[in-house]
Amino acid sequence: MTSRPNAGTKGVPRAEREQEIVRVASVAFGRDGFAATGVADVARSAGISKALVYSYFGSKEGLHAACLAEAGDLLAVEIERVARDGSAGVERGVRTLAAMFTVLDGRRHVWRLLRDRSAPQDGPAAEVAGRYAARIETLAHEGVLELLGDAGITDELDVSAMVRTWLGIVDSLMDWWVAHPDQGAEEMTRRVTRLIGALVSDQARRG
Amino acid sequence: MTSRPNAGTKGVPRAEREQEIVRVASVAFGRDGFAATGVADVARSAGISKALVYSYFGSKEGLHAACLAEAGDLLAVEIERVARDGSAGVERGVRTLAAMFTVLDGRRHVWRLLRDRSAPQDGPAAEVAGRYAARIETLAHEGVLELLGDAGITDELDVSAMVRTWLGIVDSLMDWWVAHPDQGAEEMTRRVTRLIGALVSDQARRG
DNA sequence: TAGAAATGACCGCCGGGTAAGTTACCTCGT
DNA sequence: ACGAGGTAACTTACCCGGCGGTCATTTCTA
Repeated sequence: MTSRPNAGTKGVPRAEREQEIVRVASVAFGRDGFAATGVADVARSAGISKALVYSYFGSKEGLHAACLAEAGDLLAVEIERVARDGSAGVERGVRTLAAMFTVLDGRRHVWRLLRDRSAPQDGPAAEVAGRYAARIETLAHEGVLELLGDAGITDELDVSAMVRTWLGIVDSLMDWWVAHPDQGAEEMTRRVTRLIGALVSDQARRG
Repeated sequence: MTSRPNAGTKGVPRAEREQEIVRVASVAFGRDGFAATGVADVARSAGISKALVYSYFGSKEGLHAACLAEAGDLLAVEIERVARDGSAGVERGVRTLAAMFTVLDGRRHVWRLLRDRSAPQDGPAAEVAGRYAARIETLAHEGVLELLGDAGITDELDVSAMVRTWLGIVDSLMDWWVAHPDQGAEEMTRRVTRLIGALVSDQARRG
């Protein structure tokens, strides 16, 4: 190492440290929400000083934005992949969930980041969050549109309510998954399939 | 009026004022969450001073508990009524939603109170919240148990995940409803029925 | 030793909570 | 009938702790 720009570190390169901070912060933001998460706590959990966090990310919102960007990329890329595989209706929903379970295994809290109600509604971080949330919501919208269209429903309020409900279902399953760390990704997918089957059979029986 | 105990008021009896404060606070807590809601804001919205709120409710948590008690009663009573009417499975779910739409029309934010993630997890208010949440969750559990049991599923993790999902669905629909004030209660019930029908027909078509 | 990296100590603000003061109403003695 | 005094309701002005954010100083590497 002759002329590295990040001289002065205690052996840990800056990029790694940033990653570590983002990892720790994502857990905290995801678990407690933006408002209830303190920068000092994040710093302590990451084993560094609060001032260093500010030196890296500029502000709490900056840190939040970094977490969102990582989370958003992770999810959007994966969901877009599923969107391209030609499945539709409920099947597409299950596949999307399966993909999410797989990609989020080991970082289950991440989903919550993009749907945090305590996060500020404006500012640069909100813009980042909004971009990713919109991207994901667009895909949900697309899937719901197809599902409902095939059932003869085109009312856009119906579509909008169903999109919201779908996102809520994903929320719930993620929450449950976070609360049950021993459950693996494939296990979750099978569970979801099973539960949907029960719903349908109930309707078929009692219709 | 000869010997009223609440002498000295400016014409408005205390009970009414408390009700008004709880009403205003419920809106704020429901919309912004416990953490993001300031007592001063609530007081201003209610047209009184912050100190009076403390004189009535003792603390922010006390105020919160009062809101929770009202909301919890309202909902638990109604959901228990539906639980006794003999319906089961998806049908029971829809009837529960219909009852909720009806009873919450005009106070739609109330549902969120009992499921506020930013509320403190311990303390007296949390106990009140926990009691009502447990009561409602018990009913959800009961309904899900029946639904899944009829479909041959008895695994308690499946049940637990389904309960969570059901509550999440209710959450989402309430959120959507709050965002669409022009939609009436019966309209919502029809919408939900329609959407479930679409789900089932999709499964029937694609299997 | 130069200079970047990292920190501990600090500031200002905001929000929960309190105490002292003010207003309104009731009571009772004259 | 009426006003002085007492009491409860209510408000204003303040305290205090915690958190976002900053900076002078120290520590470490090249």
